[in-house]
Amino acid sequence: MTDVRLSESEYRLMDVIWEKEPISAMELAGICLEKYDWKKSTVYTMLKRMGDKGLLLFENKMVEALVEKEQVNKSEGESLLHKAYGGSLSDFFAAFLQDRKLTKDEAERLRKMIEEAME
Amino acid sequence: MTDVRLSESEYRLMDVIWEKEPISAMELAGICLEKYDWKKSTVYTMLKRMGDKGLLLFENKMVEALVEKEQVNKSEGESLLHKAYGGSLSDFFAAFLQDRKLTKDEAERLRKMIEEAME
DNA sequence: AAATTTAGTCTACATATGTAGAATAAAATC
DNA sequence: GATTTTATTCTACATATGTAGACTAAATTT
Repeated sequence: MTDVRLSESEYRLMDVIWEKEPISAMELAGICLEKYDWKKSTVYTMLKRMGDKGLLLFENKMVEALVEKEQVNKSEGESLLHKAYGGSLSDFFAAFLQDRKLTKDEAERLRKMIEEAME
Repeated sequence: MTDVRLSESEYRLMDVIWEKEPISAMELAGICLEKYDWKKSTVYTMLKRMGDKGLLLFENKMVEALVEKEQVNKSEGESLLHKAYGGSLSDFFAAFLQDRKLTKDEAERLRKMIEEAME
């Protein structure tokens, strides 16, 4: 499953699933009621639709994800990187570092990552 | 105008506008026909809707943006950063540096940016 | 000013998303 | 096995998005 894009609500639902899976549909509905104030039939409708799309498996009362959170995040990130910054990672990063302060630790961590990403 | 989110098509249209503004509606329609194969009425419909939303101004045959590209990119990026990485810039960056190689120049540029972003 | 061309609006329709009440099915309890 | 409770599906409706043909208004050319 490449290039998975979720709507806002879909992401929210998946987020609970990713955290708790395997989880029963009912428990999921309970959490969503608490967390987002979604009625149970709303959750079931979403489960149905998202199951049809192959995003998750709802079977035998249990729900589990069929797409990884990392995968979805990556898709969205890469899409933004290309669409908004022409694929230039440094332009992309620059936009985030703009008017943002880093602690020494963060800066250190980033430096290390850059080091490792160099060929 | 904070937290502007555009749909895929809206972004594409804005992208042309950002590049060419001020631009006449007709020229815009021409470019969109070329570039995206959108019929002219499609473009006009979008101009109407997006004007209503305050994303652009379509007046006296001319179109101009009312939201900055940087602003929109930033909104989308920040939203992703928070939603997907809990606001942690280094987790966020890590996800992109993962399985990606940087050239010396890019690495250098990033290093400089980090330097400057340190308090 | 009639005819033609060009620009812009209106109406329309399909699909997606967000949301949920009502109805039904399945399970648990009496 | 009848009744109550719980779980699941069905139907429904609003708004958003994607798309464009048909129509009308405005401008330009005879």
